[in-house]
Amino acid sequence: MNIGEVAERSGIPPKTIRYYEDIGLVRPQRSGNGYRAFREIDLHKLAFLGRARALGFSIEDCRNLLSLYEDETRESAQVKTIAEEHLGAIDDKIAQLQEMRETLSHLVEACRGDHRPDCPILKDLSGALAGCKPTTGRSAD
Amino acid sequence: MNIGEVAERSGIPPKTIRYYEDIGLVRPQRSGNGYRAFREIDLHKLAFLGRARALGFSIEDCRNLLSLYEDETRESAQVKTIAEEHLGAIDDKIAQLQEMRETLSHLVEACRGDHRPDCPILKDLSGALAGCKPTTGRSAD
DNA sequence: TATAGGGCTTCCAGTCACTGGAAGCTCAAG
DNA sequence: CTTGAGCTTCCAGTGACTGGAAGCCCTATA
Repeated sequence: MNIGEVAERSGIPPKTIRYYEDIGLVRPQRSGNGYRAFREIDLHKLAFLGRARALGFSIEDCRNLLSLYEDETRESAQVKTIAEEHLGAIDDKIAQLQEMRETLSHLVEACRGDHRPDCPILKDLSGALAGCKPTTGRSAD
Repeated sequence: MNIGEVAERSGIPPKTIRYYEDIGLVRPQRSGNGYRAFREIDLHKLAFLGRARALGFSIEDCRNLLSLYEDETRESAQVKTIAEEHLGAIDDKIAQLQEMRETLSHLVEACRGDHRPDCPILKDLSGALAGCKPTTGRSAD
C-alpha cells in the first residue's frame, strides 16, 4: 500500500503519517522507487494511533500504549494507569473550561451588546489589578 | 517600574511581558540604562491581558479587546461578539472533552487493571479500523 | 513517444503562546 | 572592587502537526 491508500483507510492525512514515521511511531518499508510500502499491520497501527489521538492521548502516551499493545507480557494495570492519568487530565481541563465558561457567560449576559461603549466585560477585565499584588506593600486596604 | 515589579504586581512572568512587547501588546518606555520603564497604565494593560488570557481568550482576541478598551467610541456589541464567539468555542471544547471522558471512563471501568495482559482499552483502540474505510471498495460486510 | 496529471519524495518554515538558557550589561550593597 | 541580583538580547525548543516548494515516479492518452 502506498501512503495515499493508508491515509484514506486509516483516516490519518499523509502529512501526519510521514510525521509519525519521523518520530518513530511507524516504520513502513520502502519500495524500490523510494515510496513507503505499508503492510496491513502498519495500517492497523495507524488506526490505533488515530483512535488514541481522538481520545486525546498525547503522542507519548500513544507511543507507550502502542508498545504495550505489542507486548504480550504487558499487565493491563499499566494500560489502565495511563488511561486513568489521562482521564484525570481531561477532568482538570473540563473543570477549568467550565470555570471560564461560568464567568464568561455571566459577563456576556450582563453586556447589552448595543451601540453604547458601556461594557461589563471590559469592566471586568480592566478590574483585574484589584485581585493582584499591591503597589509595594501598601494597598487600597 | 522595572519589569520585575510589574511582573510581581500583574502576575505575568517577565519573559511573557517581554514577549507581549515583542508582539506589540504593550509598549513600555525605556530608561537611560536600557531597562524597560513601565507606567501604571502599562501595568494596568498587563493585568487586563492576564485576566483575558485566564478567561481563555487568544492573543488576537486580547489585542482586539484591548483596542476596544482604549477606544472611547467602541460599541459594546463589538466586545460582546468576541466574547460570545469565544464562549461558543469553549462550549465546543467542553463537549469534545466530555465525549472523550465518557468513552474513556467506560473503558477504564471495564479494565481490571491487574497483572494479566487482557485489556478492553487496548481492545477498543486496536478495533479502530472497523469504523474506517474498507480495503478497496470491498469490506467485511 | 511525448506529455500531462496526479501521487510520491524531501526539506524548510510556520502555527500558538510562551519558556529555557546563554552571554553580557547595570546597579546597589558591603 | 567584588558580589550577586536584576536587566538586556538572541536563539532554540515545546506539541502535533500543516503548508508549500522543488523535484522524482508512474500511468494514461494523443
